[in-house]
Amino acid sequence: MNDKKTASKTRNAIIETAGRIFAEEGYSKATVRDICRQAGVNIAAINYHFGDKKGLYLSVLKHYQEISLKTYPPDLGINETQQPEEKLHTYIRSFLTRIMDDGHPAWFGRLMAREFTQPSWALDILVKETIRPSFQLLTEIVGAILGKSTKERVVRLCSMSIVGQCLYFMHSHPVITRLYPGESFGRKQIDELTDHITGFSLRGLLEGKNKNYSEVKKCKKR
Amino acid sequence: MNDKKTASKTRNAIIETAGRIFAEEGYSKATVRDICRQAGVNIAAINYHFGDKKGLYLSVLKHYQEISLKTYPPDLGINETQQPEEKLHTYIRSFLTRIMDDGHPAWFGRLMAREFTQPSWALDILVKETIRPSFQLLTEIVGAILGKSTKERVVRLCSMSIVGQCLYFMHSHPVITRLYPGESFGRKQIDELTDHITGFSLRGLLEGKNKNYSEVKKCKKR
Amino acid sequence: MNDKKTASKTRNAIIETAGRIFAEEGYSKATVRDICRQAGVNIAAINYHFGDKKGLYLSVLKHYQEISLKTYPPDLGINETQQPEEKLHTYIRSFLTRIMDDGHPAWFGRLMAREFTQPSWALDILVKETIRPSFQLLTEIVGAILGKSTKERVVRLCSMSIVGQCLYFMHSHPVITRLYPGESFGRKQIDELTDHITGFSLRGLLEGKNKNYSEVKKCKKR
Amino acid sequence: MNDKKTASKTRNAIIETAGRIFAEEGYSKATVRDICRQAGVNIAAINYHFGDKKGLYLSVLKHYQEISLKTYPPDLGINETQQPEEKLHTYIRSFLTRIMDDGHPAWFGRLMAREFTQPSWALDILVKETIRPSFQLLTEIVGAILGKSTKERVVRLCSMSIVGQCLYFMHSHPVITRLYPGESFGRKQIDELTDHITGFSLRGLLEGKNKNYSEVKKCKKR
DNA sequence: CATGAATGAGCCTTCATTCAT
DNA sequence: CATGAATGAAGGCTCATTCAT
Repeated sequence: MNDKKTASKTRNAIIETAGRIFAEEGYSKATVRDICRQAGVNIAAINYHFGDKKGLYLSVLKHYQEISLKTYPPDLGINETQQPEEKLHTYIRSFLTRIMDDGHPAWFGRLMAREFTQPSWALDILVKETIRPSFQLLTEIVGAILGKSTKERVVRLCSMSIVGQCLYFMHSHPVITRLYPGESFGRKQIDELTDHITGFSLRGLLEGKNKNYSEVKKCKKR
Repeated sequence: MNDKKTASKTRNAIIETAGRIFAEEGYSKATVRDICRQAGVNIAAINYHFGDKKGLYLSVLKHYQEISLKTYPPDLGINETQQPEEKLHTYIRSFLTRIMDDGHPAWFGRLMAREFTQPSWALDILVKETIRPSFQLLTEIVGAILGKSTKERVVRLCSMSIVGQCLYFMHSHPVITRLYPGESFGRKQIDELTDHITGFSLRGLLEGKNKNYSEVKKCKKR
Repeated sequence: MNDKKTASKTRNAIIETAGRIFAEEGYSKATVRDICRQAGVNIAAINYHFGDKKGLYLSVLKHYQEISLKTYPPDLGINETQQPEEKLHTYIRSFLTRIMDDGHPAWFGRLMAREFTQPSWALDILVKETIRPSFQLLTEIVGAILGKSTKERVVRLCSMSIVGQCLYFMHSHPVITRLYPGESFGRKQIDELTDHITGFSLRGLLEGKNKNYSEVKKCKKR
Repeated sequence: MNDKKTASKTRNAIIETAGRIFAEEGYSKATVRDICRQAGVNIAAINYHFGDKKGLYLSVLKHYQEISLKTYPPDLGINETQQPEEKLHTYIRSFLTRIMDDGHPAWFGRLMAREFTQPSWALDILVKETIRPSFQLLTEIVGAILGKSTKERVVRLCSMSIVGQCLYFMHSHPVITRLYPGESFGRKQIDELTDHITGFSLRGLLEGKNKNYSEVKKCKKR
C-alpha cells in the first residue's frame, strides 16, 4: 500500500473518480475497470498506486474523510461563548450540511451510509477518526443542556435520539423520495430541517429532563 | 418465477438460508453457490424454484415481509380506546421489536436496511406494502397528538423525527457496538428504548407544538 | 429407446412440437424443456418415451421421413410410359415441392438441410433411407437421357448438377431473401423454377452430351 | 469489441483455433472453453480481445472473409479481354477453389455454409461484403452470354443455377462422401468439376436461351 | 511510472437427465 | 403412465490481479 500523498495526476484522477463510483455503486458492485476507464488511466495504475481494490477504497475513504473534516469540522461555528442550545443548533446544521450538501462531502456521506449497513474494516477507522469525536462533542452539548447531574446513560440516549433524526435523512433518502416524490433536500430544506430537529430535540431535552415515558405515563394518569 | 407457496423442503431451506446470507452479505456479495451449499441443496434448485438470483431475492423479501407483518403488524396492540400518547408508545415498541428482535424479523430488518442505502426495484415493493402503511399509521397518531389544526408538513417532519430515532438502532447498529462495545439490544433494552423515545418524542411534540426553533430562539432571547 | 409406434397422445404431441422446434432452432439450440412446455407435456415424458434427446431427434427424423416419403415418393407421378425428359420434369417438381412446400415436409426439409451442414449420426440413416434411393432414381433418368454408352462418372456429375440447382433453393433460402428481398417461394414460383431447372438441365444434358468444357473450348477456338 | 488488428500471439491463436472449431462444431456447439484450451490461452482472453463469444465469431468471420477475398477475389484471373464464356470458366474455377481448397478458405466455406442454414446477424455482413459482389459479377457474365435483350429474371435464374451447382459441393459434402465414399476433392477434382459445370452451364445458357421448359416441351411434342 | 496483455478464480445461469411418488 | 422436484455438469462471462515491456 502506497501511502505517499504525492500529488500524482493519475493518482488524483483515480481517487476522484473512485469516490464518485464507490458512492454510486457501493464497494462490491464498483469495478476497478470501470473506475480506471472513467478516470482515463490504465488499469494497472490501481495496483501500482494503491496495491489493490481494498487499498484504493481505504485511500478514498481517508481522502474524503480528511476533506470532510476540513470543510465541516464537528465544532464548525461553535465557540465557547455560545449557549448550549445555540451550540446544538449549530451542530445540527453542520451535521446535516455535511451529510446532504452537494459535492465531495455528500459522496463521503454516501460512503459512510454504506459502511453503516455493510461494515467493513474501514468502519473501525471511520468510527475512530470521524464518528467518535463528533458524537463526543454532541454528548458534551447535550450534557450541558441536561445538566451535570444527569446520568450518563440518559445523555447517551438523548444524543442518539438527536443523531438518529439527522441520519434519517441520509439513510432513508431513497425511501423519502418514494414516500413523498416531490421532496428534495436543497439549502432551504436543510435550514428548515435544522430548525425542526433542534426545536423538537430541545423540547425533548428540556422539559422533564430525566423523566422517561413510564413516569410521564404515571403523571398523565393522575 | 415460481410463486407457489408450496411447502417444499428444498424451497424452504433455500429461503431460510438465503435470508440469512443476504442479510449478512448483501445482495451482490452473496452468491447462489454459497446459499445452496449452506442450504444443502443443488445449485440448479434456485433456477427451478425462483428463476434466478433476483427472483430468489424477491421471494426472500416477500417471505420475510409477510412473516414480519403477521408477527408485528403496524397496529400491533393498538386499539381505538387508547389515548394517542399510548398509541404512540405501543407503536414505537412494536417498531423497535420488529427491527431488533432476534430471528427472522431481525433478518428482515437487515435486509430492509440494505435496501435503504442500496435501493433496488425491491424497495418499491417494500415501500408500497410495508413502509407506507406503517408510516401512514404513525402520521395519524402524531396528527392526533398535535391536533387537527397542525399543518401537514409539521406532522410529517415530526413523524420523521420519531421514525428516525427508531431506525437509528437498525441502521447504526454496527456503529453503536463500536462506540459502546458493551451495548446490546435484548428485550430489556428494547423496553428502555421504547420509554426513552416515547418520552423524548412526546415532549418534542407536545410543548410548543407548531413552534419551530427560530421561534423558540426568539423566546429565549427575550 | 422406445420404438413402439403407439398412438400415445403425449408421444404425438411431442413429435409434432419437436419437429417444428428442431427445424426452427436446430438440434443443439432446441431444448427439451421448451419442447415439452410447448407440447404441454411433462418434461420427464421425453425420457420415458424416447430415452433421451438424441432418441427424440431420431424419432422425429424417422417420423417426418416416413411422412415425406409417403406424401412425396421419389417416383411421385413418374410412370414407365413417360419419356425420360418428362420423368426429369416430374422428378424436379416433386423434389422442389418436397423441399419447399409448407407444412411438415418443409420441416423435414429444414431438418435435412441442417444435417447436411452439421452431420450427425442421423445423416447416415437419411442417406440410406431417403437420399440414396432418390439420387439413384435421378441417375437412372439422367442415364436414360444421356444414353447407355455414357460413362458412369458423367452421369454422376450431371445428376449432381441437377440436384445442386434444386437444393440451392433449400440451402440458400436465407441468402436469396437477402439478395432479393421481394423473392418468395409459393406454388407459382415452384412451377417457374421447375420449368427453368428442367430446361436448363435438359440443354445441359442433351447437347454435346459427354463433351466437357475443355472440348467445347477447343471447338470454340477453331 | 476490440477491432484492432494487432498481431498479438494470443489473439491470432484464438482466431486460428476458433475458425477451425466453429467450422467443425458450429456456433452453438462450439464452446469458448474448448477454443481456449486448444489455443492454449486463458479463457478470459476472449473477453479481453473480442468482448464475448459473438464478438469472437464476428472477428473470425471477418478475418477469413478478408483472407478469402484477398486470396481468391471474385474476379480472380478475369480480365476484360476474355470472352464471356472464358470469364465464366474462370469464375467457376475461382468459386470452387475458394470453397474447397484446403486450409483457411475451406474453413471459411464451412462457416458460410453454416450461416446459410442457420442465419444470424453475421449473414447480413457476409451477404453485403462477400456474397452480393460475387453474385453481381456472375450475373454480369451471364447477362453478357445471354445477350442484352434477355429479361433480368432469366439472368437471375440462370445465375442461380450456376451458383447452385457450385455450392452443392460445399453444402452437401458430408452427403457426397456418404453416397460415394471414395470421392475426394483435391486440385484434380476441382479442375474436373470446373470443366463439367462450365460445360453444363454454357449449354444450358446458350441453346434456346430464353426458352423455358414449357416451350421446349411443346417443341418436343411436335 | 505507465502500459496492454494475460491470468485464474469464480459468478450466474442453463441444460439434459433422473428420482420418488 | 405421468408428474414435480432435484441433480450434476457445463456454459458464457466478469472480476481483480499480475506479468513483461
